[in-house]
Amino acid sequence: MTEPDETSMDLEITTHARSKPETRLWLRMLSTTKLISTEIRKRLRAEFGATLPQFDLMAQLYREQEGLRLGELSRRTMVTNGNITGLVERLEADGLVIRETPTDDRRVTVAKLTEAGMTTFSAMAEAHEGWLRDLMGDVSEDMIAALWRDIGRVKTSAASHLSGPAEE
Amino acid sequence: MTEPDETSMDLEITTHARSKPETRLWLRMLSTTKLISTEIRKRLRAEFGATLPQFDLMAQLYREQEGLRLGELSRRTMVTNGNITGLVERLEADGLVIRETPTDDRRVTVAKLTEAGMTTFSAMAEAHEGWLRDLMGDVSEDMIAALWRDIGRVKTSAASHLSGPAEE
DNA sequence: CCCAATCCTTTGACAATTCAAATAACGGTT
DNA sequence: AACCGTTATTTGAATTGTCAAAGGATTGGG
Repeated sequence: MTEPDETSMDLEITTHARSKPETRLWLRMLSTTKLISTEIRKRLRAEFGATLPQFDLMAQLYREQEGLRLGELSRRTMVTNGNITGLVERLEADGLVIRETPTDDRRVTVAKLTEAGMTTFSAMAEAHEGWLRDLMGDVSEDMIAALWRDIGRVKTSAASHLSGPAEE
Repeated sequence: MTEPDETSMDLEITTHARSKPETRLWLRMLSTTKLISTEIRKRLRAEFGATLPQFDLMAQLYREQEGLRLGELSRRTMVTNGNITGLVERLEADGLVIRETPTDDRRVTVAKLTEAGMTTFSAMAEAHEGWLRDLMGDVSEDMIAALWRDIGRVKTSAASHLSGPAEE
């Protein structure tokens, strides 16, 4: 066997319901996002030969066609700095991204999509959108809207209770 | 800087609202779970020197004190087979888990928690539950229950639209 | 003008991840 | 008992991930 059997995974405590509601919700969020991202990763790979982090990174660059500094990319993708370096290197090797250093601040590296990168990304983005509609096909529009709203609350709550610094 | 700035990440398309509702929801789910799991990983590391996958794996073993076969662990944790091997190896090196091969089927490896593993895990689990209550502190109980229910719908929908085999 | 903070990126060590291919053991059929 | 298909785990190559430390470049204060 080459991968976990998605239908019977049990991150969630199905047999014992003894966890607290927050924990129960968390386990369900985790298993759901894992399920969906595994599927999307699989399709991205099969149809475009791309990885999910590459797709995420390109999505950010597509929205800022003049390019982004690597640190900015790191922030937006929630990927650590060190990781961005290699990610961009590989995309550059594939001809989808170029790196350049502006003359006025030579500490900086700006990454931007090439023409090929833009073309490739827009095809991927369209497919991606369709996959999600497919995967969420049995969920009503109302429920999707409600989830979007309520998950926003969770995110806000979590963001304001982080241990690290970075709040003001 | 050593990590992304959690408060200003932008996996979500905050500026353009042009994405379809399913995509919008997906991006929000992703950024929220990433935000929370980064925080939990950080705390696990700081307070227990453990990683998140290790915690997940131990959680499964804690629920089945007689131990689990590696393939079963793979299914439950949604971690690929190849990955389980190394994960268990490292936990065994730390004395938290032992591996044994039953005599009646020597293809099989069963992993189970050691005494130390059980003690360690229960401390981690308790802390983990508290962290989640903390992080979700601003979300009402009703909303948590509703989210749990509705995310269940999303999960069921996604599970029944997977491309791979594994359905019947 | 220089020195010391500060900012941005890269590097290095290691863990987690996937996938595919290899290895090993079982089980039934002949 | 030798073979075959199946099942269980490991291995190997490549990517992604974190973290900490190091590197280079800029800026501001003395």
